[in-house]
Amino acid sequence: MMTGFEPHDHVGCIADAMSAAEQRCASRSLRLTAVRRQVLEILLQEHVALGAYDILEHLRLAGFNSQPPVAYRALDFLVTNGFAHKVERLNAFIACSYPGETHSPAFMICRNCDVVAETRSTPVKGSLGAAARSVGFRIERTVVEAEGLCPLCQEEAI
Amino acid sequence: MMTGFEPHDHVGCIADAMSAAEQRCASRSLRLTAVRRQVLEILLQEHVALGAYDILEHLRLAGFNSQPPVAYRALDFLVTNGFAHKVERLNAFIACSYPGETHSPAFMICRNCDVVAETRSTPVKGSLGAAARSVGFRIERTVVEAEGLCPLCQEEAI
DNA sequence: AATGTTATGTAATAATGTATCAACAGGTAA
DNA sequence: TTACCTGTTGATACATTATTACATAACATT
Repeated sequence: MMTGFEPHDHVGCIADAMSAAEQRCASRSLRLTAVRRQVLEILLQEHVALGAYDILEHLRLAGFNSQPPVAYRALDFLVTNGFAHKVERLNAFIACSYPGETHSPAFMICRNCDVVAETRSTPVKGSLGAAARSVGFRIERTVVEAEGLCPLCQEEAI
Repeated sequence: MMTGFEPHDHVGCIADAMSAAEQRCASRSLRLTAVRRQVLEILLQEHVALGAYDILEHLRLAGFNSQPPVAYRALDFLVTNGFAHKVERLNAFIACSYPGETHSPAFMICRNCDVVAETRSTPVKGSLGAAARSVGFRIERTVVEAEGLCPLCQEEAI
């Protein structure tokens, strides 16, 4: 199991993330309900980008007999409150690797094995930000995603 | 009618783009068939991001009785050969504003009026490129999209 | 308890995207 | 010319992703 392209202590990472989420919800009086908690756990468990219907399957395995809107609403809650992101390129969702820190996420997506690694980006500082300023566009949110080959798949490709 | 957020000579811009496309296809022995030409014209005409099914409607108005795969194939051809881009955030397509110049496109998307402006970006030079190098990820393609308010919609919002 | 607000359950359907295969047109080589 | 190869199109069906609509339930405040 990996975060990004590096192995790590996954069980601990889930536990940490869940308790951090609980605290953050408590302090902001957000309701981390059963479905939302379960979806976040699923995302943390899998640690890859999951489609809404993947989530639904996992929810059913966990005893929830849920229809599509349930997954989309839970995902919307998690995304809105910074616990997860949507990877637009994949129409899929992934747990945030930097929860609690306000940031513009950027993703590296391996086209071969579908692993997704998150990093923080500063798109407003670069050429995009300059272009936006020059035409008077006010940036509210950015999607930055790189598609390519992860280190492991580069080796295989040789 | 606008390119990006600026008004311009639209009829001339379409004519130029079409003849440029014809030349480019000829010189690379790509076949700019009837459907492909029509789709490119539609994208240039509208000059906003169009979904595949919007394209299909336009195709039908133009006398093509086309099914979804026709639109997707034509769009795929145009994207692959640099005549159009996919805007991932919108699951939609737009004519390229810099055809002929190899580039990483970036888009500014107004969340109010849906206008899309293209600019060139250099994502590999910024924080994303640095992150990729540090973990050994090989970037092949980037998606850079900013969502926000265009100049006109900012005024309206006052 | 009454009320307003937020969250969930459920069915149906819309919107987006693919797989498959037969038919056809254009080149190319025997 | 004929035969063949390749790429493109036409058409049907299907798969995936996302939303609408409406009813119900849970929670918070008074």
